[in-house]
Amino acid sequence: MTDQAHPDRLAKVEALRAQGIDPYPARGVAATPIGELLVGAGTPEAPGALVGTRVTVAGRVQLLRDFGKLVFAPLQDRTGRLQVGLERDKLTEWWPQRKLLDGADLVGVTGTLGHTKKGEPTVWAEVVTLLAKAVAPPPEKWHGLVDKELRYRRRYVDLWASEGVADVFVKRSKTLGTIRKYLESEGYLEVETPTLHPIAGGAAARPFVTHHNALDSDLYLRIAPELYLKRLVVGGLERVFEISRNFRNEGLSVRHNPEFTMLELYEAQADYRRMLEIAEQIVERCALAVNGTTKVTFRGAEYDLKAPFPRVGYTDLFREKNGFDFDDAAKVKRRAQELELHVVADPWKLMNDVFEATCEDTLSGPVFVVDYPVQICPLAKQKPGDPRIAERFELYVAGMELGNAFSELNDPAEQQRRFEEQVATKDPEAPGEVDWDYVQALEYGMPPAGGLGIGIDRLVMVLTGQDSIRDVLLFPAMKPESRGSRGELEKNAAPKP
RNA sequence: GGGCGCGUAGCUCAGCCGGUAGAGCAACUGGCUUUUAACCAGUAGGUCGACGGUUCGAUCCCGUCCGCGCUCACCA
Repeated sequence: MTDQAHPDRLAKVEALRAQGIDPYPARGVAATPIGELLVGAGTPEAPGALVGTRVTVAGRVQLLRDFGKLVFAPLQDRTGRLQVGLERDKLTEWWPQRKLLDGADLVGVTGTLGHTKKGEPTVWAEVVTLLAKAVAPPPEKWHGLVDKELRYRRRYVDLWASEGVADVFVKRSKTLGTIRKYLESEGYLEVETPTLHPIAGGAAARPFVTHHNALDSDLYLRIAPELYLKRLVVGGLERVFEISRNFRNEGLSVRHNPEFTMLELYEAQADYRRMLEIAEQIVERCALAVNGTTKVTFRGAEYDLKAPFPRVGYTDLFREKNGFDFDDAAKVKRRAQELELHVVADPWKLMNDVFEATCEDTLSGPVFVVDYPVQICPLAKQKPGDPRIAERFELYVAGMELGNAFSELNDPAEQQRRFEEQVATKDPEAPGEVDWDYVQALEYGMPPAGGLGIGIDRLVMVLTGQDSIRDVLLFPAMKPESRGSRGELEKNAAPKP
């Protein structure tokens, strides 16, 4: 046991066993969800259909309000909270066990649904079944878990002890469901591609490295599913999407977690103009599904996610904010020095750094930044009539990048050339070698296609008004607990006295 | 990685100028059949994140380390 197990509660486990009661029975009870019981209870003035009937409720004991011969105990399940009334006179057989019941225990209660004198819906208990004894005490009943470290480390407590936490994850699930439903209605196929990649491609990021023993080869956890999904477009699947966990071995912040969820989709015969429409549809539909409105409040500001979103040209915005054109390398360098940016060797990366420093914060959004310099888009197709520009856009809300899309490059020779350029930079964020298999896939012919990626965690942040990505991840990345740290798990290896 | 801040009872938090610690909730004992954070009386619970230093004496001052938060950097 850990040091969370409380001696009083452990003693109660023994007392229950001594009475022949299993504190951890093998079977649960068939219970009606509390949400349905609350509807069925109605109010004292307008009683619902279930009032006076025998019902079973199962949940976690939130509180015990003990009046001696009467105990009120609100139970909570995934659908809500409903109190049970435990009366000595109706529970003569069970009553001696009353002192063995604690807050946070899981119980099933069968009884008659009704109301108290004050009008509170209540199940008046006839049978009480302990479903699982909590030997670790619950957090303080009014504040819940406040300490962020404890909240993230013990999400299994945070979810039921802190107000509104579970709701964020219900909304996250609705977001994913809405996306799946919409894309399926558009004829998309949901697919699963490898997580272990021999080459870390499809994005620029430092990868996690692992090793496969039987194949004796190093593998990378995927930084993006992009190149596999486009292979499927070559394979004729034409409209595919994947909701993919990606891994990037980089810093943590309120917008970054080393593993994060990305929606990527690819559509044959489409280009980035169609992707604009899909991105708008996804964001708007998810907002409506989750909140019933397109208006959201995020980081203290209001946003309306109603389609269509405005478009602004990357190069236009660059010129507006900096007073010169993006491809004037000398001025870019001077500007970077003015801004006290770290002046990197790659002039195009430097240009984009200047863009991010001067433009990104101004993109309150929702807004699409469209038409990027081709040099920072190694997988995107050039714009017809302007070879300096790639058909690419990014979607911004609150200065935060939510999505990224382009008309996919499908010329194998051009793709090979750009891969070789990337590899030559020796950048730790660039792939270490040319993905020849992907070049070969393009040699078989990929139809013109548009592709779109949307950061699901960030989308959920905006939809639920959470400032930090950690609050939309059930188990955000944390350092493992270790000796001397505060949340130490003291393993009780020695036999008990 | 840098800066700032935090770590005290199971939880939420006090603790002044250095003199080995308090409250509320939870727990335990007793009372109470209508509460909504029930109430009343009593009891128990602490290596003050870890290790070192200064000091007659350290929760408090100093150093190192661990963990967390915010922030900057990094992050197509």
